[in-house]
Amino acid sequence: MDNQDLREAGLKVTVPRVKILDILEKSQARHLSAEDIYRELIETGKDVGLATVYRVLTQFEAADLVIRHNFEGGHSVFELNQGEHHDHLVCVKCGRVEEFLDETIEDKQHDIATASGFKMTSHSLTIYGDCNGCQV
Amino acid sequence: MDNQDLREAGLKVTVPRVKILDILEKSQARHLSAEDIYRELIETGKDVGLATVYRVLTQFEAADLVIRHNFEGGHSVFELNQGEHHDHLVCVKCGRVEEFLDETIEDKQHDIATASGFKMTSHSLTIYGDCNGCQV
DNA sequence: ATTCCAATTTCAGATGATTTGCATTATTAT
DNA sequence: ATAATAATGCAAATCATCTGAAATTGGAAT
Repeated sequence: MDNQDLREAGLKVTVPRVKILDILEKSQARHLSAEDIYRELIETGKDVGLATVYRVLTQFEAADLVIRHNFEGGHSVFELNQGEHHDHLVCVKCGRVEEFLDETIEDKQHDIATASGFKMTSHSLTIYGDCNGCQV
Repeated sequence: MDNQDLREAGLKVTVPRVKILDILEKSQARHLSAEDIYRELIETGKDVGLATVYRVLTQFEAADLVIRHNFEGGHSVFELNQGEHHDHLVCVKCGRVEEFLDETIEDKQHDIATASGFKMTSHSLTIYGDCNGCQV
């Protein structure tokens, strides 16, 4: 994920865009909100506006560089699009996010869409629960 | 779904609550946003505030009378809880919503949660695509 | 039927997340 | 280097949703 990817997406190589890509890449939490990214930018001394973060993320989403998820609780989170699709397990207590992929489910979904006359374009499967560390 | 259901949920039987239940029941679109319901109330001459609609829906959700869904696009939709759980197919063109249930997927989800140490509390599976009438 | 009190509604104003308008600044093809 | 154009920053606007507080209502007891 580098400047070339930006050019190929038809986006100019600018400081905010490069820095945001970098944050998405380096962060150990793969799923970040716009606010998370904004905070990170400020902390590293980059003077980037929150509006720009949103604009850039929306462009990145349109360019398929990142994927936006709407988990429960009102705000979106973004993750780098690294090709391999996966679904999510979200802890309702601490917000921790884990990923998983199940071929059986993936296949079934296509079957279901087809059976209902839908041409499936995407899907979102999120399992909510209490994670390991949050169970009483 | 009637006044008795409200009483059993520990909620007083009031005009707004009865009317909102009624709208959820009668509407042919089973999935309505708070705004949809508010508009319907106004049209039928009921003078109910939007804040009340939100409060009532939140109480209904807590009482398991309705289920809240967070589809893509920022706002929530509500549907009457009629017992049988199901997932959704949403047309990205016209917004049409269909329901489905697949036992294989349901079972798999529990397995996945357990395997990751999660105690699953809920899940949301939505398939997005172009429905029958919206395909070119 | 009347009264009383807690539950409920209302309205307005507060939120939080996200978006927009516009003047300013940076990027890139020339 | 320069010009043309796209991108940014800031502030102000939106959108969905929630809250506070005063006024109203429902329903149990009279």
